[in-house]
Amino acid sequence: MNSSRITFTLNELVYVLNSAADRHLRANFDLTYSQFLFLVTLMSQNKPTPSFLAECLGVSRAAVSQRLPWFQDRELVTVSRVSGNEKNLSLELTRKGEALATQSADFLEKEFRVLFQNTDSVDLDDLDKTLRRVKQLLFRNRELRNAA
Amino acid sequence: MNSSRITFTLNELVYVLNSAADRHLRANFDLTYSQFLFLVTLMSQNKPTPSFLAECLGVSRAAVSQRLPWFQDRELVTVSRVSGNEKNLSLELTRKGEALATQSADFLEKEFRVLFQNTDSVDLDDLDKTLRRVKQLLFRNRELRNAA
DNA sequence: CATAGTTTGTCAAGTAGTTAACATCCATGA
DNA sequence: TCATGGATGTTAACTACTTGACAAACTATG
Repeated sequence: MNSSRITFTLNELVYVLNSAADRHLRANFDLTYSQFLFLVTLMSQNKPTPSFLAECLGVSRAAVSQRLPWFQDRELVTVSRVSGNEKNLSLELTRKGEALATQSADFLEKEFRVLFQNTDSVDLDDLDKTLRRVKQLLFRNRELRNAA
Repeated sequence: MNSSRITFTLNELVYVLNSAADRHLRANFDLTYSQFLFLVTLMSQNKPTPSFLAECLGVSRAAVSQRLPWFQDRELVTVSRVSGNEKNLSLELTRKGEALATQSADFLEKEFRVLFQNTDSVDLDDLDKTLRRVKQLLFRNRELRNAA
């Protein structure tokens, strides 16, 4: 078969899903999808440095540095120095930020459950497993390991 | 299961694949992945208007309009008016543009075949079919139909 | 201890997209 | 026929990223 066809299919599917997530988040939480990812990723870590968060998000340190003021202005994230360490910053969700991250994640989860409820003919657990398998297999490849 | 997990898996897989494609294209053809998509999409249509090409690429008309000079400067694409139609422009690959699109697509196809050659334990045809099925099913949903 | 190297965070400049506004061209129907 | 409405292509201003350069702060080694 045409082996690049599957990459197009994947891209299309991801586009549809991310667009849906973005619309839900904008409509209900005044949040873009990428702002949502920022908050959720930050929540999943324990007071990360900007540098580490950048790595988790797959963007540059500069990108995180530039976006921080937006979250600080809205009192969603606090930036602090750890005493005895003049070099690294420490990022943390505020109570408000944590509430927003949790609520929006729960909401999205519920929406996707509805979205997927009619896909009876497809075993989604199975599909997830297969996709992870493919990712793992591709990852064995030295070229790809360097990318991520 | 956590139904949003699959969306993360999909995003990660797409990121890995697109990064690999981008690196191959830059290294071998001085082309970014999105420039490649521009050329390949243009090639797959018969002298489309910028507006139609934008729709195919899933970007705005403004984006296509802004990028056209880059391709014209490199003599990869010609922009012309159809006589008797003062409104629409007509886009076409030059001979050089067509050669580049064809060669880079063939190259990428070959590389992905190598990449996928060790995924014996996964039936990629089957996976592609399943992904298309999921996309179809989600598409039934009125909300998503409006997005794409 | 000094110093050479590494990591971090930020800034500046560049790229690729967006939306909104606009002029222009074409089609359509009163 | 002509006025109006819709689609097209361009521009301007904005957003979110990139890379490269940099200073400051740590780390490790002679």
